[in-house]
Amino acid sequence: MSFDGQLPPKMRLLRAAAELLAKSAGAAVSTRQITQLAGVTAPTLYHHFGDKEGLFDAVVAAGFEEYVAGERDFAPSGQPLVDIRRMWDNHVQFGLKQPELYLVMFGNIRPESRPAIVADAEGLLEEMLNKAAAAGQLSVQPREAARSILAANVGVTLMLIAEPVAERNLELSTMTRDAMIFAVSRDQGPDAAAEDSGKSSVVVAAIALNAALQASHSDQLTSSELKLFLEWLHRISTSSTG
Amino acid sequence: MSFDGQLPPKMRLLRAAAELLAKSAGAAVSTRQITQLAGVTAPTLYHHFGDKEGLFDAVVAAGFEEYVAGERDFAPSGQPLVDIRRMWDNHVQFGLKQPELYLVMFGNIRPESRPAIVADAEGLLEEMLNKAAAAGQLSVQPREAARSILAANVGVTLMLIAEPVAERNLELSTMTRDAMIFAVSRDQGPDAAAEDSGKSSVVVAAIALNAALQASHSDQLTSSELKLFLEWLHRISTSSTG
DNA sequence: CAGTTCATATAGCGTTGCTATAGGTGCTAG
DNA sequence: CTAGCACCTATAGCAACGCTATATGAACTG
Repeated sequence: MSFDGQLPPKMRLLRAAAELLAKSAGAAVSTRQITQLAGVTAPTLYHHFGDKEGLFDAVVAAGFEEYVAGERDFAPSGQPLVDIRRMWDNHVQFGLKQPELYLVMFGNIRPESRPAIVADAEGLLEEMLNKAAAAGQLSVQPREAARSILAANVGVTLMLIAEPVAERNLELSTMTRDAMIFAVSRDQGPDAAAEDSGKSSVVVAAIALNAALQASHSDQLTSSELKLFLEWLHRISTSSTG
Repeated sequence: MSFDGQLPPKMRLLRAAAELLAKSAGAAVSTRQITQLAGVTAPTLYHHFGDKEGLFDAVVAAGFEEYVAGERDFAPSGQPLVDIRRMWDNHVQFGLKQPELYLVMFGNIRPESRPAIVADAEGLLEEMLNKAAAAGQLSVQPREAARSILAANVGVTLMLIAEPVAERNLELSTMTRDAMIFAVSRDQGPDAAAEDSGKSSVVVAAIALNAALQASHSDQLTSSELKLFLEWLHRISTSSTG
């Protein structure tokens, strides 16, 4: 049960911290617990890791390796947006599988100082979104898309972790995921045959707005503004996407 | 600077805790700091609030009153989806205005035990979404929609809080917001829009068009034209006057 | 005026993260 | 073989933490 054996103290500390972190149901993990399980004393911990946060960062780094490995294993499908979907699901699964570790990684929010791990995860997403953009499948900047998707992804995962296991409904994840990917993509989402509806959604919405505006005159725009607005609306409505 | 004067100790403790919480830049706030600022000793705190978390819960309850007040002030526009938009924006603004309090309210995630405040906020959203559903504007269950929107809303707010103030870009919020609202709302063709009141159809169609434009890049307008177009679209979408 | 209840203070417990200091270990140099 | 050195670990303890057993004062009640 303990790591007293063959490994060097640094490794023992890492494993003890990881184990205690994984088994503590949200409760705080003390340095004394860690050092006792590792079979070392306090100064050893501070010699190798500086402070408690340093040790946790090291644990997180190891956890992040696993996270990244999971993200990259799914990568080469050739369809970036499909890969984004898988990265989202892998993110959620990672969080539900190791909630304590996930909370240390993504839940440790403080004002004006975001965990470096967030930037890394954002980079992974952006990397994949760059491929989507190169394939002409993106309607917004890859960086903005990555930030938006990651924010929603973290929010959903945190919400799922906070719920009792019995009540966890992954539909929350799939629904939010598809909404975000759809919002970011030029095409109509994960399924094929999207060119047609992707175009028509804009056109239909523009036509609808045009009709609605004429049915009830809005006082939010001046008459000159409205004239130009309707002209643009018409231009959009009669566009043929190419 | 301190609350030594006329107020009863319970109030002094609440205000001291709120003040320290607001001014501590992410650092932990100790009971000794609070009791010293309030001009009382430790047992007084525990007599009135049980423990530290109890005191913080009381502070949060007061903060939640403010939050709810902000949410409800925007309520009676008559257009549920517009109200949802405003609830989202109010949520983000609340988080950015009082990040420490927000983190105590929404950032204190633990596995299998979510803050009661989340359920309350979810209830507020669901209440409004029920009206949207009654008006035939929803394509998913109000409860699922509320969960999904709130998860994304919290995720975005946490992400914005974690960023340096100078780098905070609210477009992350508006983009994610519109994506989520569009995802839960029913397709707004001319028929569905025409059945509603005139103002409603304008707003709904504008929201749909806005989301559709985000999702499907249109090259019919120049970037400067598009910028102004979206600005007007936004103005129409957020109109509340009847 | 005695009894009860509520509210606050004195003093201190056990635990926390962390460290000043010292001792042990394995290496290379002479 | 030993002297010196760098690395690693242990002993012991500090200041701060959340919290509480106990006691004292104040205010109301009979």
